[in-house]
Amino acid sequence: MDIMFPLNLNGREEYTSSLQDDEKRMSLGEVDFFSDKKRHIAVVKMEDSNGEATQRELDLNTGLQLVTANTGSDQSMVEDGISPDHHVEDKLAMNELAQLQFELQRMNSENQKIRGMLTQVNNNYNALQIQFVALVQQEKLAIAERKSEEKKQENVESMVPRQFMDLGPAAVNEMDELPNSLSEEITLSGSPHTNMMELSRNKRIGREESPESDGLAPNKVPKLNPSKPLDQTPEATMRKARVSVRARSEAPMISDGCQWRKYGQKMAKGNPCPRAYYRCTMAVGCPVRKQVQRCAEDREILITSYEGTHNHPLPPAAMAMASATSAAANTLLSGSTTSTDGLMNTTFPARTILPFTSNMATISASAPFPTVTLDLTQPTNPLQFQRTSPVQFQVPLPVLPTTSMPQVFGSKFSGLQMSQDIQSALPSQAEHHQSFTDTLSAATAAITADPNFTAALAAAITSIIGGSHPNINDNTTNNTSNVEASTSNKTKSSIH
DNA sequence: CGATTTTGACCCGCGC
DNA sequence: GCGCGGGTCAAAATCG
Repeated sequence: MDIMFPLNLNGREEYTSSLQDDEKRMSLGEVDFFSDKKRHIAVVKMEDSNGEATQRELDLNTGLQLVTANTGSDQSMVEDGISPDHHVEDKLAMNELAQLQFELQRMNSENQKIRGMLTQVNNNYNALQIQFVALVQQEKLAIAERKSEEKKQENVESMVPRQFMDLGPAAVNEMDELPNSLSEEITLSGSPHTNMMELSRNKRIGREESPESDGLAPNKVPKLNPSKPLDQTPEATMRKARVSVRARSEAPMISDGCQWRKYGQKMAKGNPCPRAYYRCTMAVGCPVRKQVQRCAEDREILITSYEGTHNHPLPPAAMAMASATSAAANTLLSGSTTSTDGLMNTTFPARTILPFTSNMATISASAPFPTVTLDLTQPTNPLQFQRTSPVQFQVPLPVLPTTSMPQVFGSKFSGLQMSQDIQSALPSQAEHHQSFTDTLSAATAAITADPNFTAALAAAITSIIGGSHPNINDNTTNNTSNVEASTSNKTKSSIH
């Protein structure tokens, strides 16, 4: 499956082609504000409407032109009939005025068009950021895993027996989130430990799909459906993992290309900002949900948590985010089936930095779901923009298919955070004005500066760079409800 | 008028 | 058993 990267790098090309169109329209007296060269052409041709190559220097000061035209018009009123030459001048002035008004309208519409393009580029930029972080994170974890494997082989006798004997409560919780294959084994083996969240979901799903089930006895016992058909779907599996994206954004919601409908809002404990609940509305029955909440410590940081997998084709603009989050969730879930659970030392405190990953990953056993956190909030380190090679990155990037993402997590992580060097390579959303090529260059700089990055990542990046063109033609609307604004006045906390 | 948001109620798991 | 907190529902309100 080839998923093309939705990044609208050809936005520049689209614009170029539109410039070519504009050039054709220039003969009609149109103005292009965005190219000095063309602008000059526009100036000349704009004055050419009467077939006279007068070439007066207007310098595109629209306001000035309007004043000039109006002045001429006023003069004509005062000096009406004085000279036939004045009539000609008046006509010229009126003509000019009409032209300029038309110009103004055209420029307005063009402004809107460009604004739309800018938004699109922003969206794609965000999506690529996330995609890149996910990819880099996985690669770094692969390295960490390899290192730990080596260490494990050194201490294999002492490590292995501890892995499953020291399972504390946190680890037991982690076991709850085992993927189907493993949790099924547990169920079949008669373990009394049941996944309560799963039961809850089953009940909810049952209620959604068969309303008559509401009529069950009040003390209905959650049935342990042995077949668990719903939970065996990938969607059910994916819903156990969360991908959380931290981004600095003034906007109420980061743009991910999907359509969302808000279905709830609650005050969460320990955070004055409300948490909003959204579900994907791009297809009926899509299980994907997301939560949006501002960070309590820094209100500029928007935390978006995704849960589930889309059951419908995604527009290109949504593909990057979806595949990135899906890959991260996949990585998270599939990791537990690998043989590297030894990484999950059960004596982890609530938030421990893995020794082998330095500041790359943290583990939070307190999270109810295994959660991958992609942190895009760190400010850009300007030193990492020293080397720029924009041409290298002006080719579009293909989306790596989810299945091609390396499944390298060694254990179930709750709360991964990116290493500082990666974070610093990724500009915050507040820096959207930064050119996309600079961003990629910075990311490349970070890669080259980090000795831990392997040839695998380099190959991945290379393959990305060498991808084919995406076809951006979608303009999916994004939910723009303002969590903060809508709640600051109206929301009554549901907290009892 | 359909889609979306708001918001109080409800359900459920969990801890005490 | 009770209360708390997270998550969801669904009727009413609002929006485009």
